[in-house]
Parts: sequence; structure tokens; C-alpha cells
Amino acid sequence: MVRTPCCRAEGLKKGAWTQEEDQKLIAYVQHHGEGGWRTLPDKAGLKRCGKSCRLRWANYLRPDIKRGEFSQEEEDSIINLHAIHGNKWSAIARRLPGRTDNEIKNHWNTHIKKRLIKKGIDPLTHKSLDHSETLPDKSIGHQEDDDQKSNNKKSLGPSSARFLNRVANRFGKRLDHSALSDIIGSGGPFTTHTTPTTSASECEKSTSSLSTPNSSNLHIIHDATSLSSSTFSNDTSAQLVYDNIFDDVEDMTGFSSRFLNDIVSHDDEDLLMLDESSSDNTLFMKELTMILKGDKTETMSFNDSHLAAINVVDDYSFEGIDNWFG
DNA sequence: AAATCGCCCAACCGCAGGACA
DNA sequence: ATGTCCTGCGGTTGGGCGATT
Repeated sequence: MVRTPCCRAEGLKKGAWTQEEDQKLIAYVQHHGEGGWRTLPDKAGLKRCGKSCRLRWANYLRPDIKRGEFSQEEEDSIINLHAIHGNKWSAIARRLPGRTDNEIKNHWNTHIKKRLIKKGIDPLTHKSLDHSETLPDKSIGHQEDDDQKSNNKKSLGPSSARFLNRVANRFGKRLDHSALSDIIGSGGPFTTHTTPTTSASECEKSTSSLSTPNSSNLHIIHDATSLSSSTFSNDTSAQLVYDNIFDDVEDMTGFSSRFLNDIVSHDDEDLLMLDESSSDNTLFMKELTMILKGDKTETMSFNDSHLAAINVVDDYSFEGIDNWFG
């Protein structure tokens, strides 16, 4: 396999870094900050290409890097996150403080992958390698076969349920869980089934904009990580539901459709742009709360009660929000 | 002791996409 | 609208090193 060098310039060093080079790089970054990698080597007196410097810093020299063995907890997280994100190592790394994407990728390829295969689990699909059954492994994530997908959709019922799930996920990331439960009461979708899965990744960026409905009863949570551990269930079977939900946008109508499309189709943006200071936000949340508390609910079980109740609301129940929205 | 094998992981590569002129 | 620069990402490589023969 022939490769062209990443850096065209002659005389640039490649391969392992020396201590001296490390020191130069550290000193430069500490003084000037990260960035400007292209010009950094010259300024720092390094005979390396900028890319190499960036990699060295990001994967090895950064002060916040946690070195050493991966804990069991970290490995579990990696498996779960891989089930959600696939080989999106940077996305996984963002959720494992102190670990780099490269480190996680290496650890996956050299340890976890093999271990999963040994256990008879396909590391790609997180399913049993013999295809006879889906393992009850907690790392099972978004990749399912079509049959199961269609079954899930079937049992899910009206599109509004999907919509509500998404709303629950979306808002659940921003709102204090217990506060919301107080409003909605037990059994509401916020109480048991919001998960740090797909929606968590969607929300990770969205939390930064803090376009949060305003209410004295609703507390904004800024830290998505804490939400992952405390606010949301670890029941990954729920992830399956949500991922199915997220796949299905076509049959949405009216408000839910617009709402969903906004949320679903733009992972990188927070399009639920409600002005934090606006009283409309409170109105919106009241509407939403009323719907979530609505009489027209039914309990839905999923896959032998992997899931507890999810409130399902018929589409016409969205009329209020629909009108409000638009 | 020397040769070979296999694993690990730091580093490299090409590519995609955003920012900017 | 286009081209260039720059950064970040995921896939891959290859050197180091311990284990085995």
C-alpha cells in the first residue's frame, strides 16, 4: 500500500516523539494555547507537521488525559456507547472524561472487540453471533434487525407515542427530573424511560444553547453528563425503543411532525429555540404537561416489559400544542 | 541465546467538512 | 459560487516488546 506523505515539506520528522520534542510542544501550547497547528511547528521549533503535533498533544500530552488501565465501568460505558454511536470514537470519547478517541479505539480493537467475540457477541451489531437471539447484554443498542424493528414499531402504537418519547427525551435532558415528575406525576414518560442514548447525543450539543422552557418548577440542567447517570434509566432496552422512535418520522403530522423534524433532522443544532425569558415557554410547558397527564393514555409494554409505562396520546391531543405552535 | 510470533498502541494517512477570503 | 486553508475524524500501519519455540 503506497501512501503519500501527509506533509509535503521535506525534512519533517516522523515516528516516535522524543522527550525534547514533547517539552517543546508542551511549552508552546501552555504559552500560546491550542490551535494554529499548521504554523505551530515552526514557531515551536519542531521539525514535525502540524497534524502530528496536534495528534501528539491531543492523544498524549494533554494534561487532562487519564492514563492507565480502563476500569470495568469505563469498559461498560464504551460498550454501551459503541452500541449507540458505532465507531464514532470521538463521540464516545466525549463521554469518557480523560480518555481520547484514539485510546478508546485501540482499546476497543485490541480488548473489548475480542472479548465480545469470545462471548459470542458480534461487536458490530452487539447481537449474538449465532443470530438465534438477541443477547440480554446491556450493551445492546440501536442496531437491530429489520424484523425486530418492525415489531417494535408495531407495538409502539400511534406516532404520538413516538413523539412523546422524543419530547420526553428532549425535555428530560434539560429539566430537573424530579421537578418534572412532581408536575406530571408518576407513570409519566419522564419518570422511567428517558435514556442517555441517541437523544443524549442529540442533546449534548443542544444543552449549550439553553433554549429551555421557563418555569419556576423546572430547573435547567446544564450538565448532560450528570443527566446521563442520574436522570435517565440505564435500561438499554429502552434505547431500542427510542432509536426506533427516532427512525420514524414519516407519519408525523401537524405540530408533532414539525417539532420532530426539527429535533430529529438537525443533530447538530438546537432548533427548539424557545426564548428562555419568554412566558411562552411556560405556556408551552403547561400545554405539554397537560398532554402528558392526559386521560387518553395507555400503558405500553415493550419486549416483555423491558419498558414500563409509556404514555401514549392520540394525535388529536396535540391540537393544543399544535395551535400554540403555529 | 536466537529467531519467530503475536499483541499493543502511538502515530500516520486520507478524507470530509467548516471557516474564510 | 468557488477555492484554499485548517481541523477533526476514523481507519490503518508499523515499531516495540513480551511470550513462545
